[in-house]
Amino acid sequence: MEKAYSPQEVEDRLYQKWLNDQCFSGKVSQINSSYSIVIPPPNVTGVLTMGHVLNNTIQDILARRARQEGKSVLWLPGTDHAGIATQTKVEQALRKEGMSRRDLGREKFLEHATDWRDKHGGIIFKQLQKLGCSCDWNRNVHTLDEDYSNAVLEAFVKLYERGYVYRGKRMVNWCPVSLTALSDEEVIMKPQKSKLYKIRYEIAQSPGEYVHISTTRPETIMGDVALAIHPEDERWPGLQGKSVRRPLQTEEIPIIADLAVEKDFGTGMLKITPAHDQLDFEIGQRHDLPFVDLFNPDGTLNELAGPEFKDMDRFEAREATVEKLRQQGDLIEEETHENNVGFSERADVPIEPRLSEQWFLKYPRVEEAKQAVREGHIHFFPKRWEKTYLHWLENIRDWCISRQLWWGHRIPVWYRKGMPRTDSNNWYVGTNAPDDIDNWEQDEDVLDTWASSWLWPLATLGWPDQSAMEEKGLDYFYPTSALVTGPDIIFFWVARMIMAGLEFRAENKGADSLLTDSEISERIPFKEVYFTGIIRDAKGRKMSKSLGNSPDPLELIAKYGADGLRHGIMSIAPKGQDIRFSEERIEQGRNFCNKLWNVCRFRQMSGNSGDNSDLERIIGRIRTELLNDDDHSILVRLTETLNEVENLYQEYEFNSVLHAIYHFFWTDFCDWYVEISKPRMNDEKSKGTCLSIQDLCIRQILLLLHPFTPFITEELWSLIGFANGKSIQGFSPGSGKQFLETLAKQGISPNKSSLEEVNKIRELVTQLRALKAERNQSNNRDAEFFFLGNEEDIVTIHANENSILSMVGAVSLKQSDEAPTGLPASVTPLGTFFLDLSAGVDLDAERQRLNKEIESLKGIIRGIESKLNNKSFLDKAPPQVVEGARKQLEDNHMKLGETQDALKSLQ
RNA sequence: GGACGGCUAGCUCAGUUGGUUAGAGCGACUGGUUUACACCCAGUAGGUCACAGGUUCGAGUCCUGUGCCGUCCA
Repeated sequence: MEKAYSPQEVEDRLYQKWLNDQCFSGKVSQINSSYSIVIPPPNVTGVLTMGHVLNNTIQDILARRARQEGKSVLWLPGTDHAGIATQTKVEQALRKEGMSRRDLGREKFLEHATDWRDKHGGIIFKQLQKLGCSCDWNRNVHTLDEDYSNAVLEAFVKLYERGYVYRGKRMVNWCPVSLTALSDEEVIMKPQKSKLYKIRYEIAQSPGEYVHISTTRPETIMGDVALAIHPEDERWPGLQGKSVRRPLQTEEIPIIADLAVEKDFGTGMLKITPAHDQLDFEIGQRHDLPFVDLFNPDGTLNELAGPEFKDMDRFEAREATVEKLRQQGDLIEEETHENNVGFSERADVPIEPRLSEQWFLKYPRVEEAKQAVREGHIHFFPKRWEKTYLHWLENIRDWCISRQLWWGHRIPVWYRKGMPRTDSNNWYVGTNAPDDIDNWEQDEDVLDTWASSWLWPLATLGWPDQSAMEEKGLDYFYPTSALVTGPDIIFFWVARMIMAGLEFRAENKGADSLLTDSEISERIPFKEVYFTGIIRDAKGRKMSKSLGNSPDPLELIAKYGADGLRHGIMSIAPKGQDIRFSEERIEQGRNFCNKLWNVCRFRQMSGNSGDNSDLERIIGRIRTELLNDDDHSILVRLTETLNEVENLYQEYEFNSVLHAIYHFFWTDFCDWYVEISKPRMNDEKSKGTCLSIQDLCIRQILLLLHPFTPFITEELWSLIGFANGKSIQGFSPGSGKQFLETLAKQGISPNKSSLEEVNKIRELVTQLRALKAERNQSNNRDAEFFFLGNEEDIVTIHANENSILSMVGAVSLKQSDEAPTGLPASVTPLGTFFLDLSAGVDLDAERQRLNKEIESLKGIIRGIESKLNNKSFLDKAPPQVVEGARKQLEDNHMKLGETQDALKSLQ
């Protein structure tokens, strides 16, 4: 074995081997239970981000752990077509060549887009493979695949037939850059520093008299069709029924009263522009007002705005209208004003409320979706996201699912040519075009990308095609076991997938009847949802392309290995908290791998000690009668670790899992057991048993680590001879209970009291090392110690003398009947130890050190005493706590006495 | 405005149902080629647990309020 682990060669070779051996193929099994995960589909043309690294490492850990447990595992990969994002990129590329999609026409454009996707797509799969992800790549799905597309259209048609889908002219969120409607979820509210303008309108009936309104959008004045006040506002008696002159595009418009007007906002008088504001739209409908739409789709003003403003951009027009009003003397006041403005998530420009014909979905199975989570059919980790989820469902609004794009699933609706589209008698809704296609024209729009990906767990498993479902094992793998995703798409995706599953998984039950508990539990798309944190940079900022603060995962893999990256990222990912990334952690991950490599290398150098091909055989090599306290205690710690890991997985506490393994591996095994083994290697009698225990520990450590660091563990698995030709993936570390049972069969029962003994010795060793180090003796391996101890201590010390000497770096521990004078001392759990110094001792420094220790002990004792002198404590605290305090007092008194004695020996 | 999360060592975070003297890793400092590993080993220092009240024999932990940071919703 090489002196340092180099991951590059190992990782690529092993991944190829796993692929060749079809280790990741998800097969339906008659014997084993299933474990399934569907990947949250990344954008087909996307590249791997740190978020993906975290998210997919977690999924891989779950998949690999389940495989180890003997489950038949399917991790199903795929991508979505990312309608707006992809189309935008393709259009940008076209623009560089001086073309637009309109020039090309729909068909040619889609050819371009498809080419572009095929050319730039799929990079992310290669990257996931670099990371070690154990997806079943033969099952790769893309949302625009033919089968998947059929599922999307089928779902639309079914929802239409069931009365959930409707078409209507509504206020929608319009993105003037992407030129499409958006759903509410794609609008991000941002606080903006804008201005509130106070503007005067002349009362038509009494020229020279004015009313004042407040607005943030003076550029829409030309679309005003009324002014409104609150009906109970007493500031303007007699104003209702009168009218005012609009100061731009002058026209007389009425003053109306409506309850929706906020009395306290601005002047309490509102201008009503029904075509450009949701609230105004509603007021307009109530009062039967006309709609004056001033804007072109791209946010420029049209001829209705008048020749002065026509063709201006909306923000330009804001300046221009304000200037004009100022000149006319109609601008009374402007003040800065903070308000929330909706921005288009993709294009990052303010959205425009706009009246347009769109397709909407009234969500199905909302009640059951709440119930599924509230009643525990689906568990969220961390649980607190349930509240967010439920709150959204409580306030759910219909979903605008049509997009004015070409890249996506074209809405499967045809309109009779030449007939009004508003009349549903002229519609044809079906997955296939009508037979007399010449008489029809298809809806130009496509569906929201999320309206395809909400079917992900179903459609990737063949739904709705019966034979595909059988072939892909939908009955076996659905509901999937876990979903791993970010809380930012809890509404976009998680909630909608749940509703889609409830609606489509089985026979239609009809909108009027609720699903039963058992129907809910068989229809839900997943049983557990793990929400990851968001990866931030060291300064706590979200990682983004524009900030350039996101490292390239592939570079990190090249530098530290995939295992190093995985280990690093998992060690800093507490459950559901945001994660501050720092490259140092990845470096630690690499260091961990190197440590693992080297302990195995050292094991190899110690020589072969027998058959490692399975756990029973390794245990069989142990000579029970030769086991000492160190052997027992490492077995106890291994058992504890196996149990801890088992429990922590249940709670998705990945970084605690890793920490438990880390601690066992590094602190208990490497720093103690392996070190203590070194002197034992010289004793031929105990050598074999000691190496067997090492093999046993290394084997279990590799198995425990395998889900986190799959490559190096696989490599070492075969190098140390555990493999016998088989991959590590098929073996489980087992629970602590199972481990104890296996040991018991060979007559071994790890003794817990050994752990206590060994802990005392470890404490002793630490103190003796410190005693040396503080006197610059740490390099001296000939140190000699004297000690005072009780009989029990003496027995323990003698039994472990070789280990202690070796670990401390000393040649002798001499029992003494009285304290030697003038030597630095330390009070340990096994008596008072004195370092024999031939050179002079700095007595003052030693006295100071011991006095400090004495003061500290006295403080502790005072604390315990005051507790024990407190009658309420004795009366009310549980007996074992009182007893514990007494024991502490006794121990500390003893230690104080010994320390005082040590001090005396320095006088 | 509402909801949720965070505030513990210089940094990043643990801290289970309240119960010794609040832990780990990294960093800092000191020393180190001893039978693997300097991507390592040994040791040392470092904390008013954001703040203020309260409950309790006992509070980092429970309750109330305040502040700051962050996220989501309106």
